[in-house]
Amino acid sequence: VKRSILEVAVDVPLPTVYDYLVETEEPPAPGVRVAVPFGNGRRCGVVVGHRVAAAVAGAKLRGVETILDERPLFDAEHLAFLRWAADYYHHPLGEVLGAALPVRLRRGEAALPLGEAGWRLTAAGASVDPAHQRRAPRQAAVLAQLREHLGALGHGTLTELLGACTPTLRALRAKGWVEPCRVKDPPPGVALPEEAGPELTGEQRRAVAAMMPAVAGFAAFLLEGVTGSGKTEVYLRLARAVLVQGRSVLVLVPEIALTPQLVRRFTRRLGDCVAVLHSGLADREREVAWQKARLGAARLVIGTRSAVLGPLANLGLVIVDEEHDPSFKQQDGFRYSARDLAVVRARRARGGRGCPVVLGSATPSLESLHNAGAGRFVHLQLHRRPGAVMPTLALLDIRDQPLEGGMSRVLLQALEQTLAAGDQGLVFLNRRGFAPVLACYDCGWLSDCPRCDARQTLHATSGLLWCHHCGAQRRAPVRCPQCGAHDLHPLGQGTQRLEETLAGRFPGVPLIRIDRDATRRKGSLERLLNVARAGNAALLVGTQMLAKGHHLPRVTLVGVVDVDGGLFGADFRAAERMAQLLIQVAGRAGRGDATGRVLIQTRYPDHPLLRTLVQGGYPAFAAAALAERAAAQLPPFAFQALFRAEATKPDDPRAFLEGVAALTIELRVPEVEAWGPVPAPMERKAGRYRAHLLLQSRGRPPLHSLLRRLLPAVRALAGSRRVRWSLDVDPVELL
DNA sequence: AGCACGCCGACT
DNA sequence: GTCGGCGTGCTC
Repeated sequence: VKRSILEVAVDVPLPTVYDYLVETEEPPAPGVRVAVPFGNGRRCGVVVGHRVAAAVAGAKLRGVETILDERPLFDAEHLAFLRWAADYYHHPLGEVLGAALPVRLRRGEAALPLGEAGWRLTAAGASVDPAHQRRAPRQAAVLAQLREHLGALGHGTLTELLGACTPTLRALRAKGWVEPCRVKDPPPGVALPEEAGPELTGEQRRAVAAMMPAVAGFAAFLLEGVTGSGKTEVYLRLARAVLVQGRSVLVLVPEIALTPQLVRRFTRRLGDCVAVLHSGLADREREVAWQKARLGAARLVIGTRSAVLGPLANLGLVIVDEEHDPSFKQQDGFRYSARDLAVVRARRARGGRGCPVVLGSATPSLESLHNAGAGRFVHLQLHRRPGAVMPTLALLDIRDQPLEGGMSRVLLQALEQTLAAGDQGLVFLNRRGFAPVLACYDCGWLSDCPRCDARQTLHATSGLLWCHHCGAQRRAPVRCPQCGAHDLHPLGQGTQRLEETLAGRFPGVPLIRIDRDATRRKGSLERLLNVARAGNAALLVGTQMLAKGHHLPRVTLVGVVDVDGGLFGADFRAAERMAQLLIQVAGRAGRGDATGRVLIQTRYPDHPLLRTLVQGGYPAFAAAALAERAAAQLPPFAFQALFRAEATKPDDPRAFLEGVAALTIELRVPEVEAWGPVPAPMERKAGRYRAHLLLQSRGRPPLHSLLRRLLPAVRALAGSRRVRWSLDVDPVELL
């Protein structure tokens, strides 16, 4: 028995790893979970290293309570990657490891036994001679079968061999001759289903050919492919090639719920080795998928952002689909970018030799385009939509136009013509509910949210006023709560109101609304989409849910009710997001044999970026937007880190961030500028006041070395206990 | 984060 | 006289 000192990362928001004593023959390896005394309680931590001497005085050093795993849950490469991530995002290692583990394992529960439920002979059972069991032939048969199969069999196999035998097994168990166990999964076969993919187009072939030679090491590809150009087929070919070599594949998608067909396509084409990892899974299912990925039983993991933190045996390829999607950024706790970490993970794969990473999108982020321009990513393009023409975009100037439910005469007529031709029309508005505000015309009262600096949205079907930021609800009043007048009016448009207007204008035309309210029940999105795909002349109304990934071949006209919100957002990325959304919605149109048209209503038809987008498409927009970013010295031409603070008392966040700003000035790093503190764009949200301090630098290294020195001082700052604060490295939403 | 300790207001 | 407010300190 040997005394060893372990470094343990505990899942608490503290930047330190803690030393513990353990007395065993062989100390638990890094990556093993241990239960440790922590403060007054007991916590689950992960061994991250061994030390020669403890960093604290002997009296303080406590002993490990239980070693929870026989083998490490994180191998050395995985652990080193997560350490890198903790370091880059300046986030406590314990919490990063916690984010990487399925909940049950994070809480210190025993890992689920893997493999099929089955039965094995006990020592007593093994010494029984079946020949002496003539009075119990069924029991003898079971014992004989188990003996023949090295003492253990899956329940399914036993049933197959001997028919139903549960009572027999129960009897044997009572005698202590057999016991339940887990039978190892059959070793993962390399057998993939026969290739049944379609013939590749010339562009697809060239893209695959460009990437194929890179599978031996790190290489990053930006695969820019318009909607419907067949990016998925390219992913499938690459994945297959990597799987055949015995390596595994990680596929990241924005939201699995919105892309069930992508998941199905991977499963159908690559078979049983596919595991799906997303938040909709039950804890146990999640843990099983996680363990299968770790052990190599699942060789292709398709998952949402947290999958990038998970285990992968012998990683050979990383794919990030719709890489521009903001949902790859975790917006609380450990605020990482799954897309950025995917690139890092690929670079560090296979003991540092690396593997390729493919970032795919019809509308790449400006960050990725800039990386491509700088030669860090290889830029590949798929221009053509097999068998279809790109939709045309046009602006509709609605200044001084009479509007009916927010829609101009031109848009309504275009919809009418589309329906008359037997086609479908899609009306897009990124605002659910009936109307964004209820107003009193008599005294000017507005449906303010009591807890946020925002209006409560009117939901007419439920008769509720509902804040979309904090979830606060109340019954919509009939009379003005302030002056009592019967003069309340819904102002502005939401998808519900749009639906009502269109129903009145086009009676008898089937109308489908797709937004979060209409698809709350599980499976209802798919059902609505199936109705949309099956029908003839019909109208679809929806929010951005409708913009993502669904094939709607009968839609030939898309109307965008209001694009202006995206032009002047508080966030400098507002225009980029608006353009991405517009192009994604446009991608719904004209996928059959008919050309699609997109009509975009605006009060700013001369807005330069909007004009560029409509005339030159996304590439032209991106070039112009990048030029603006360069001129303004904004990302990707600068690097940011954002301190956020919130508190119930209005002045606390600002006071705290003043302190942080003062500390940054003391550290005298000329390359880093500090902006603020400023009130957050919505200063009051859910009853808390919020403020920001933005740090910005031309290069990453000065920013990160500043943060490294700054953070201990920030944690020690007097006001840090009065506020909830966090650091967001590479923030994407400054909200 | 969670929990203890510690010093000042309105209550069984 | 106590119960309890949240400020401050610590967690190997």
